[in-house]
Amino acid sequence: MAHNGFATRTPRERWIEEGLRALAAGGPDAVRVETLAKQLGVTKGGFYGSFADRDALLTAMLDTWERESTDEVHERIEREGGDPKKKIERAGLLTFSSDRLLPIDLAIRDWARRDDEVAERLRRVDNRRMALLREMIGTFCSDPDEVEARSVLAFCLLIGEHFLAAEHGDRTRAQVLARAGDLILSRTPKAGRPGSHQASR
Amino acid sequence: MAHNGFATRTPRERWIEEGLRALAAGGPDAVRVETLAKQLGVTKGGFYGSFADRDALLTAMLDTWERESTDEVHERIEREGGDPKKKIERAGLLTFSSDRLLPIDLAIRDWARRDDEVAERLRRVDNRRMALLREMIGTFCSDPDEVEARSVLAFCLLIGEHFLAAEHGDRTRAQVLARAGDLILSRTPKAGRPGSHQASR
DNA sequence: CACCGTATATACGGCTGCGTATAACAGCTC
DNA sequence: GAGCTGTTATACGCAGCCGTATATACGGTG
Repeated sequence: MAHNGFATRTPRERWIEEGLRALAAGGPDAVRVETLAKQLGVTKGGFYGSFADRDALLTAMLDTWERESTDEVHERIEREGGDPKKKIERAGLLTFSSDRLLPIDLAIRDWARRDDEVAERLRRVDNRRMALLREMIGTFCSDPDEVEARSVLAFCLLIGEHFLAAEHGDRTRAQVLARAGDLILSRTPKAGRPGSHQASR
Repeated sequence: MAHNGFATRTPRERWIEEGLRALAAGGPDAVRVETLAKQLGVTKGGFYGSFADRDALLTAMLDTWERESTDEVHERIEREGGDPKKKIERAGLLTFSSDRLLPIDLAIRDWARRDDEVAERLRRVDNRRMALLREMIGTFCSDPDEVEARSVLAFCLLIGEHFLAAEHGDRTRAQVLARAGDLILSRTPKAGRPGSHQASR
């Protein structure tokens, strides 16, 4: 169909990339077509050749993020082996310590609280991550309820840490996190004693 | 002093209240003078009688939030007694389950990642909350490092839960949270076995 | 009820941002 | 290098929002 020897000067991916950068730095409201154009050293002229409108860019950004956050990370985790604890740490490192993906992830989490479509995407991504955590933790913990609880604790620690402003006196944040990780990811002699966790009904 | 028998039709507090509502619903970018005016059924005319500019409103909003989030909650916690675990639960309920304060808190946490002044305020609030957690957890756990770790875990659980979109199969989120709370807030037979938590130095 | 002072409505200028229309431009083909 | 084709620059209209200036409505007071 029609020989085409053209190269878009600023292809779709560039806009998406710059859009994600803006999202990470300032949230969805900071993703402005004209601002991105300025960042890229062009005008918005070509933008509407690649995208119907601003909303189409946001959707494409989410597509890119969703793909990168699931398949790629999963693939790398499985490719390189290691014991369960190492795998969890690596999964955490890949998604939650990546200078690139982490701030995007955090921005999307806040965004998801206000946008159902974003929430739906985050749900898919988080479910895959939770599955990974359950699998890992299941290797040293047999009670499924406790596996779930520990998985949520681990996940919340990885996420919540970045929304936590508190200080820790002499200790560094990293030290406290390491200790907290030990508490969650180590087999305890006996499971936490039965408490009020059995919500009635 | 001039005799003054006037009542501002839309006093400062109304703007702040409506501003906090907008912040909770759409983040700082959603706090627009003209939008708030429309919500209040007035025009922005009177706004600049109470505030120098939009930024002054944002500052006043943060002042209100900071006061409500610390003193008032603290006061209520101490007034009504209870055992440590109950106190923690009550603290969590007051700040993290309040339909009013919770969404504001979450919005401010995201905001703090991009604004140093906001981060500074959040740091003050979080430090007070952490002090509360340490105190409570210290009543049943003697190792200070572990107290810190458990406190951070509890805090991250309370916060991170709201940024987590994952599902839990048959279980409800509340059930999983209850179990996770038990793990953190129950004395374990032996402390988590020594792991790699002793970051050097 | 006229008068005063204040709070608010209204009108304005300036800026930013979206989306469209049109014109200039670059690469490829012949 | 003329012609084609798709990309980008430029210019435009429109809307939202900030902050200011001016006019109006309103509650007390004498």
